Amino acid sequence: MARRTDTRQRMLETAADLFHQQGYHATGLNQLVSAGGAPKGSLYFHFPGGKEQLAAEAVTVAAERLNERLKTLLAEAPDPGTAIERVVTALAEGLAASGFQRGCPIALVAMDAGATSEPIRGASCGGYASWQQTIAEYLEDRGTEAAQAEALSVIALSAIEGALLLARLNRDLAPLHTVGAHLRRTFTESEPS
Amino acid sequence: MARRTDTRQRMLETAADLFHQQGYHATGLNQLVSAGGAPKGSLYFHFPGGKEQLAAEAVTVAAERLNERLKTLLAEAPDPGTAIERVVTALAEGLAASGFQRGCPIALVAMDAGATSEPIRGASCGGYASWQQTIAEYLEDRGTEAAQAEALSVIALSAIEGALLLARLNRDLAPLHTVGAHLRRTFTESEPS
Amino acid sequence: MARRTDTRQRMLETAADLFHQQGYHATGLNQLVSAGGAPKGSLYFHFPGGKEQLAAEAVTVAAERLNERLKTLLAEAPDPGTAIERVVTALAEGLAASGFQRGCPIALVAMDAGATSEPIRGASCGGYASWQQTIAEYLEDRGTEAAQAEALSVIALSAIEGALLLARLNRDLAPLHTVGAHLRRTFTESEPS
Amino acid sequence: MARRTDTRQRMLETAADLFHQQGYHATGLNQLVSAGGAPKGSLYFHFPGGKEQLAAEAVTVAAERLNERLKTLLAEAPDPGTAIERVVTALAEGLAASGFQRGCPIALVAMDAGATSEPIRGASCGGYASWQQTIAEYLEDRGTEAAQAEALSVIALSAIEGALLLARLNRDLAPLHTVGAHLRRTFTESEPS
DNA sequence: ACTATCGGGACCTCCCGTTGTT
DNA sequence: AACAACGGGAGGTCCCGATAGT
Repeated sequence: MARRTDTRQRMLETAADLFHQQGYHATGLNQLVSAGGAPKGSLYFHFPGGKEQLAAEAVTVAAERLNERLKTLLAEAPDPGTAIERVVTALAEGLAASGFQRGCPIALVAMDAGATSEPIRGASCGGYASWQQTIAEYLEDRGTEAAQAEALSVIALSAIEGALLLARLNRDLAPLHTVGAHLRRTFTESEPS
Repeated sequence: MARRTDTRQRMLETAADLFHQQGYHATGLNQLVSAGGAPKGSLYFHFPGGKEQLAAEAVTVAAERLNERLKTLLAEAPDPGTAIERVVTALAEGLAASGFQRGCPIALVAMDAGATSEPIRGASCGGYASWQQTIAEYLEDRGTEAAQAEALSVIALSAIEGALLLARLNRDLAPLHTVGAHLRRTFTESEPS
Repeated sequence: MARRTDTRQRMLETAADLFHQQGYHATGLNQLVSAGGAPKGSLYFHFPGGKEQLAAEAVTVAAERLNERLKTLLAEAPDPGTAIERVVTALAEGLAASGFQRGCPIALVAMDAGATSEPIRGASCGGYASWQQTIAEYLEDRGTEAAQAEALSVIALSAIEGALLLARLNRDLAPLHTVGAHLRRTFTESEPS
Repeated sequence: MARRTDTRQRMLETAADLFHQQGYHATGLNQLVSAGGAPKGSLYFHFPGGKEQLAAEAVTVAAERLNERLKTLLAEAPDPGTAIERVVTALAEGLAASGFQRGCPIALVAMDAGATSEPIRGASCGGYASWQQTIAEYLEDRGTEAAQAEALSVIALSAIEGALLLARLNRDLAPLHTVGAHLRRTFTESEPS
């Protein structure tokens, strides 16, 4: 019975990776099953909802993983400005390391399937919300007022997502660096004295 | 034969609209020709490069259109802070008016085909670059230093793109408003005295 | 699951037959699946290489079948002259029986796809080589010197292929009869005493 | 009015060349018009019967050209054995010179369209008949009995066509050489004393 | 719990022929 | 005579989902 979890998990990993790079419609089921080494028939055993369910769960998994990393990164930083900049730097490194293939782990799927599929839209919204909340809670824990923390986290998330998009497309980290510096400044200035 | 321009143009319009909403891979050629009332056989006459060329040109067209709107919006505003906020507001209105279908006119295509197709990547990069330059030039004309103008335009573009993504996905304009207010503040503060 | 072999085999039979009559480019995949009552979706399961692979394998199958017939025909004949003439006669009968549709089972495919597709060229070359070798070995077994046997087999193969082409086109068996008589004489004369 | 003939002629040349190499179904109309530099619309002015008529006429043209060459080659040879071998050699040189692309100028079209299209079948039959008659008449002129001349010419034509097919496919002139030597012997032996 | 096979539809491409204009 | 533009259909490919058999 342990294998069930294994196969399912492996499929999810593969799916998360491929959707991350190619998006929903550009990723074929055959590619998913061949890349994952898993048999095709098994897919519909573990994911009766088919590709859609697989994508939704993959988004959730990917989002949770990044959320963990976010929490660690924030917790280890000496101050909010440094914290947010380190997050941006880490994402920039990941992007460059993948040859500018892997930007935001869920943005691609969210954009090209989120408008069509409710499960995927739900999972994507949930992912973004979790990241935003992580940042907001970090700021609140450091004394920032709730409304301010919420606004700042939305700004940070938006700017990072946009910069990731631009950097991936241009194959140039510059937008991330610019945005990273800006967010550091913004977070530092709004820190409670 | 004046019709050449007509048909080509009509196809481009339809393509720009559908790619805008659905992205590259989710949009079928059959949908394009039926939606546009265009002759299918002519598609490869006008666009020998097929779907790829059509998408690349549609991206260019859509980018130019938004660029014009951007210029007008900026020129008519009393100050940079108001200018950038009006841009965000206009985009928010467009998004809401389309039932949260139409976000950034090129982001979807850029994301799911930009990594695969060089022509599309080129067109998308060009589009983003033109918008950024429009904003940067606007700031420079108002006395902002070149380096600062460039940085601010990149920040604005990133934040807007990200907020558009989040707003479309969440079906909620809040991120755009938050980002709009933030950009107004940022642009106002960095204005030369 | 015994059906795998069945369906694959059935597809191959149908393909061999249609390619035999119409050649490669004139035979559509739709025709293949409808003529064979085969499931279209399965085609790319059994032949991932598509039409090209299907044609190459069909050529191999058809060549092997004729090779068996060749061997039988040769073995049952009293002398080489009679043997080769019986081969020609058998082919002539097959041609006439099909209403002058089915000439050489692989010539058509070999000619119109062999120059373009390596797999098909390979299969066709292999087929012809097997037939030639069958004749050469038959002659060697009857005491003909190796070099002579090789030359005679090439001559026979060439003349038969050419006569088949002419007979099919003219819808007249005369060329085959003329060539059959000629080959009988040639084979008889070169027999070792 | 002179241009009419020019354009028509040019189209025919191009068509003859492409059909020679690729056959009927593998040659597209677009390829024909682009290779010939002629406008597509004009094709249907000069050849109202479309691709079929074009192919039929191209076959006729190509057949006539080879027939002329055949006559010259035969006339210039000292004896029938040498004559027929020179024909084979000339064809072998042409095949090798084209990188094993161009075998018999009409065989490909004859095989893959001759069974379907009456005009093409007619033109092909006519071409083959003219070549055969040229050889037969040559032999008769040298004193060979009519029936014998006819048989020999059919044998020669068949063997050459078959050898051309094999040589083109194998990318090896050996079959042509073997057949050439055989035909020399056959023609020499049957010469009237 | 897993696999091989099926099934039909939609993908993008490009086909061949025709039309109306110059 | 030439030619741009049209038009619908079929080309081969591959998609996603389902099923029958372990």
